[in-house]
Amino acid sequence: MGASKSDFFTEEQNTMANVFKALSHPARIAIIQYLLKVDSCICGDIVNELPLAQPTISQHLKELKNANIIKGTIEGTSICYCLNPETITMFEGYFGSISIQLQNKCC
Amino acid sequence: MGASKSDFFTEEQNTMANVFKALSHPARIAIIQYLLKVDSCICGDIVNELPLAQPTISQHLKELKNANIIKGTIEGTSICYCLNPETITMFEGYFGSISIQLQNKCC
DNA sequence: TTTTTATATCGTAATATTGCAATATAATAA
DNA sequence: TTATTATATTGCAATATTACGATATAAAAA
Repeated sequence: MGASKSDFFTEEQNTMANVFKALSHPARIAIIQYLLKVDSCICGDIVNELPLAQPTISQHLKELKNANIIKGTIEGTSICYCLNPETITMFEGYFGSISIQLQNKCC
Repeated sequence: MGASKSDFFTEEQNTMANVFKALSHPARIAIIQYLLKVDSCICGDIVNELPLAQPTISQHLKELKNANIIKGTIEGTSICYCLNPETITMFEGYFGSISIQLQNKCC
């Protein structure tokens, strides 16, 4: 067989796995870094910045958007993509909670 | 073509992508939850807890270990796996830093 | 309307991941 | 030594991801 048995896991487990999957590619990490670096954030800029073709970057942006990691608003001919602070806060909470739980453990 | 053009990205971008990849499967999220829930943390227990065969869980544990998300120490016949607090702290720092940088941005 | 500009979608080849049966390894028990 | 127990590795089929050329869409400019 192959591929993930998502049905056997909780919705929360699948959701978290999917959000992390959106972060599991260097191009998407690079996109996030670029969005942090610049103020205006347009897809075309990213095409010039990264060693990938336009359709590939469009696809990566779509995955980040589906995972709610970035938001895109149409600005005339182009689209302004930027990071979604809510999702970043969610990540902080996720690891913060694990950190607290770890304080009472063996390791 | 296909697969990731890792060579064109920085080492840090590839490293972060790889660590997130280790978290990008519901079984591995479930393993982390289970390690938080129990005090003793043995692979055999996880086999009984999750709907996956022993070799599959062993493989998932290996990926979490390679990504430094868990540590395993041999205890007699079994192995005691537990979360690596250093990596959890690293994640907190990663998202904390993004959060701070986002405060000065448009979104 | 036609052209230009910016981004998205389709189709598909290359590659990676997932899951498990079979088997291997390695420590302890009998 | 021969089980037994716990975990790891191998090999492979099923499925998913990645990358991009070709093409589509959609808004603004000419």
